[in-house]
Amino acid sequence: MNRSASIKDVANHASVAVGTVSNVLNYPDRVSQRTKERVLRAIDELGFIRNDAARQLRAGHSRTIGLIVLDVGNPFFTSVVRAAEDAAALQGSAVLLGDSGHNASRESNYIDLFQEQRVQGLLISPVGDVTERLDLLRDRGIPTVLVDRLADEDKYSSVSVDDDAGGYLAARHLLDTGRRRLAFVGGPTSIRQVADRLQGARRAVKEEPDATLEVLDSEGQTVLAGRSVGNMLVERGRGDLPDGIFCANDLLALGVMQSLTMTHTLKIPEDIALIGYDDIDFAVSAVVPLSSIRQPTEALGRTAIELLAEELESTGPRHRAVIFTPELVVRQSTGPAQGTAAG
Amino acid sequence: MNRSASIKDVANHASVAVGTVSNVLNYPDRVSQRTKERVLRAIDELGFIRNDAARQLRAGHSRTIGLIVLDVGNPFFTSVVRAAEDAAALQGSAVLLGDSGHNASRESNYIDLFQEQRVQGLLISPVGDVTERLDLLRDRGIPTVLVDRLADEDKYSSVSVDDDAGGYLAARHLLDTGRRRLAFVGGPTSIRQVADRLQGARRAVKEEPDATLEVLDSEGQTVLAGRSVGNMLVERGRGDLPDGIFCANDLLALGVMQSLTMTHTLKIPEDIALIGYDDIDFAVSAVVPLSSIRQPTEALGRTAIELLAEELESTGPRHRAVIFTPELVVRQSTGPAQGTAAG
DNA sequence: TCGTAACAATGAAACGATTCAAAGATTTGA
DNA sequence: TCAAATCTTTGAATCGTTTCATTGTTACGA
Repeated sequence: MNRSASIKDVANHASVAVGTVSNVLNYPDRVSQRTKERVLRAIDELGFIRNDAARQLRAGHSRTIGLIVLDVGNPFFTSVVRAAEDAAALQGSAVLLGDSGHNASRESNYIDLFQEQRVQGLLISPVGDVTERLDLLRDRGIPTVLVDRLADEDKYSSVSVDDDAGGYLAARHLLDTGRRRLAFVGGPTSIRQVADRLQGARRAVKEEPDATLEVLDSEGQTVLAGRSVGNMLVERGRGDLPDGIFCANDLLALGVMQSLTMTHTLKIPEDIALIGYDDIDFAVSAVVPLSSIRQPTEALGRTAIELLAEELESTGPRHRAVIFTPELVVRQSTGPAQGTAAG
Repeated sequence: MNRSASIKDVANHASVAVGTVSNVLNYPDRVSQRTKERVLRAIDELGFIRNDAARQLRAGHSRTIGLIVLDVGNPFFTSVVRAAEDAAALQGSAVLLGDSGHNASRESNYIDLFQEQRVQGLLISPVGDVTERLDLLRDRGIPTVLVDRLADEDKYSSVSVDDDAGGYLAARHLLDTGRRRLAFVGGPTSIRQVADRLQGARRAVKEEPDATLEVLDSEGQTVLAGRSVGNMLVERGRGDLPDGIFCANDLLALGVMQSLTMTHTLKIPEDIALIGYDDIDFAVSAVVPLSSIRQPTEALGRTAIELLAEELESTGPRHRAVIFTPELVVRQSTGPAQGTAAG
């Protein structure tokens, strides 16, 4: 049993024409019950497996969708991937996953690969500037949906999350629980996500006349960076401290939390409330469970597939940009304040 | 430019035969310099992209390798995937990644998909019992290499890590730094990894006549599970505590660390040393940087691809099981002890 | 100048599915 | 019972490559 059975073998074994076998596979309604059973039995007996290459060659397109993410290790993307796979499966497609690892050349290799494979379409959260390549793809009939990046609706469809709204949500929550002296901790504001979240926070703070927002720059977005910001705060002494801290992501927040709790004098949330962003797994299991902003990753993945399906149907020049609003997750780290005056 | 250019279009455009274009692509040495240039220019001008389906159909096999992991979100697998992709790229293949998410039916779907795609071979860290399917695959000429699972060399090739050795390494390190009252924290010992690590630790402890090993069962392998074991320890009171704790993974260790540090009386590593397993990113940035056992994930990924290549060449009935030894990573959490008597 | 070897280029056949016009079988209604 | 309508089945053509036997070209020594 060296080479696997072809549709022709099945046809012979069931004593029907190859076209009939194909019909059983693709248009079962066109085939009589009796014949169908014979063919199915033959398929089973020979262990026939459809050769996707041949099908694709004839049909002109595949049943697979390419998905290129920045980092599969990032829970955000992992979750998007899961949702996309499930949504694709529902419509009978499979997802080919590529991990660019923030590396433009890996990204480019995947685009090549997917193009050779003639995927139905491409979902991508781009690293480099790939707009030219994506334009070429579209001309060749391979539509693209940008993921986690807002795109001009004249050019592409996209799904993204409103970071400004997320920032607003976080700051508003701190304000609503009575905090007035807020601080924002975030990496270089050249990162769009960071800038947007800060902007949203500013918007919220402006709504309360007696509230202030201090911006603490961090070196990167890691636990260590958070810890050094935290240490800096601790050294300031009690009088000069914020009573609510919003970190641009959960790693930073966990770092800040480590510094503050190690003092054994400052208490979270009584003295300082703390909220992060992303709602990573570790947020729940922090020493003080961390409040956070959760991004609707499942919706992102599902919607990306839906937009791609739309692109495949209508070939209009107009596309859709779907923007999701993130969600507040309240945990212990932003519990009620101790003695601060409420607004 | 609706349908993309075929090799025939290229041949016309360059005024050569289709076979020549194919040779330029696959056997450049067989073609004269002049012709090659003409063809390459034509390819460029038409934006020709090889149709992989057609190539595959004719060649009988693809240039892709299927890789199914238990959980792409797990840093262990992420790293294995990276290494496998890089190794595959070196030999001109691409990796199609599937994430089973510990779900047997997803796993099965991926096997179907990869089989329809006629992948060259399959790397898999299996969820369910897939041996029958894998046997079928092999009969059809698709070899399999098991990843992170030891397999009978008469049946499959495999790459795995010696968990017993890892357990030994961790316990030996605690002993070498002067600890004698050891504890092992680990989930249900029905999980092979947990059992093996415990076994290795036992081996090390037997080497020191005055050393003891206590086994503390945890409910699962999470931070929370670790914390509840830690709390239990804290309640015991100082006299009755171990002086070195080995956790079956880093999450557990981080949980234990949280409990111990929250007491503000027990100090790590002076009172109790703590070592985990896996060396996840968070290990470095824990309050007390966590010592751990690092698995050679890059080697796993690379070797899996190499074994697959071997399988593709020789069709002998014998396979290879490569077992790697993990590596000790020493950080602050197992620094020198305070007053415990050394052996 | 010729014969031969080495090298280049050719183009038809094949891979395994889908498609579709045409042929064959069956049902329906009168 | 027959013609028309409907339902099944057939099998050749097709997709875009690779393969390989064949033909064409060039270089070289005798």
